[in-house]
Amino acid sequence: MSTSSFARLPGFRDFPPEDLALRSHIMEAWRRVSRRYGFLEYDGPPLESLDLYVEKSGEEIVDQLYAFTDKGDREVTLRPEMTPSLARILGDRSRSMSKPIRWFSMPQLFRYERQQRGRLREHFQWNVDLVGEEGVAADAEVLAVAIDGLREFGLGASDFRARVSDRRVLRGLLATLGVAEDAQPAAFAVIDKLERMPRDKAEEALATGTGLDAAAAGHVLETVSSATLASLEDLVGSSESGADVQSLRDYVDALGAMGLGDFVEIDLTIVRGLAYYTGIVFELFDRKGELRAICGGGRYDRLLELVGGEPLPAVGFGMGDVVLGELLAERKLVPEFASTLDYFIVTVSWDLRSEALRVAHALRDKGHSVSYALREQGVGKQMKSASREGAREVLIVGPDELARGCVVARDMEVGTEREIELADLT
RNA sequence: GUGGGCGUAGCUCAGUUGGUUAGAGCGCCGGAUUGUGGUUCCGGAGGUCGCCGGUUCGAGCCCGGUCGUCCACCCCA
Repeated sequence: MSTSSFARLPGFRDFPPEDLALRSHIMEAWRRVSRRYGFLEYDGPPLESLDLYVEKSGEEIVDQLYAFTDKGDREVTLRPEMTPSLARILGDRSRSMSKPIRWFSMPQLFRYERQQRGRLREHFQWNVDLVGEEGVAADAEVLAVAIDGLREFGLGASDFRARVSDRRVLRGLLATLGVAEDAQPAAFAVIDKLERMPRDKAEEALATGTGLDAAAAGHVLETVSSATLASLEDLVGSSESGADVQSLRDYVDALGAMGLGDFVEIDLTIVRGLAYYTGIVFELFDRKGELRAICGGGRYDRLLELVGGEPLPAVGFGMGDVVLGELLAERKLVPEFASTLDYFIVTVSWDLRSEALRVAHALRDKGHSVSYALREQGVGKQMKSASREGAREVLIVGPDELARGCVVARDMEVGTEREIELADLT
């Protein structure tokens, strides 16, 4: 409820300190993990030319752009995703950079759509991209970053899992099962919805979309949804998709070698909406399946070229702060918010204020956090403020101690007091 | 964009079949306490009951619209 006529726009968030604390907690963890893997941070403008997304991102995104015409008659949009900006930025400079390029960013992204749980009009998204390496070692490296990004918060294999697919393998499998080339987009659409649709409805949709009979459609769905590395090797291992299955095997093995095997599952029903993915794709989900995807990514070997840059293979992912925040809250992994202060200076009488200010500023110069009352107040009231502001220690400046060149230092947690020489503080 | 639930203090909520001046807890401010916080006690501020209109002698309560929020669909950054 908002009685103010200056209410927040729907789908946008304010970040008072207690909420900003969670956002910072998340972003600091992301940054630590990125750096642990040798990634460098970059950013771009929040407002981009509309052209950057049309035809490159897929219709779903373009339909929901936060777009408008600016005062210079330019068609612009708040950025809905970071990857096209990354492609443009690299387009200008990748030729002179050594490969592979390891870059990450934490942009605020925008989409114009009705808000719901885990889905606002704005969010912060951790983007990690590895550009210039086409082998699956790069894919494995990127998924490892995503997994470690969640492990950094204390989440484990019982909390989330990575579901991994490969569009080339899926295409090969569908071809083997008799789905015609031109019917594959329809088949992808049905497979994407498999989880949210009763099996008989899906069969029907697949049959009408591909021209297969009901039995064949049922067989396709069963084979796709139960696919494992072993079953894929049996079915398409000797076809032209055999190399792709072998890559997928190498990918899973690499993650296993890193000790992350428990997090990874082959699941060909993961399709992902974005049009530019070309190979292995993955999504991270909470194990209970209560929340939306926490993270999604994959390989996009064509995009840089499409945006007019050097043709470079690339793989990356995006992880949003909203769903992650919900998962952390549910697992009680959100650190409690508390303001803290090294010192609070209490003055027994207002005429000692200059001395208090001198002490306070000397401590601040040394890098300590210090606060004090800004107007004349009784000692009891000042103590109350000190407590509320989270002071670890209160320094009491009083005439008796001052005469001896001392102040009283009270430990606010334990309640013990001792005298400190003024000379030791300043 | 479609359909549905819910909007009472900063927060969580109560509010009788429609009836006088709308309440509680927590939080906030002040006091008990002019050299000592957390506990306790006392007091205070804070509401056009989301907004607009309708029905009625009378609306927080009923009706319509609208905005916000949540859920489902759509779809997923």
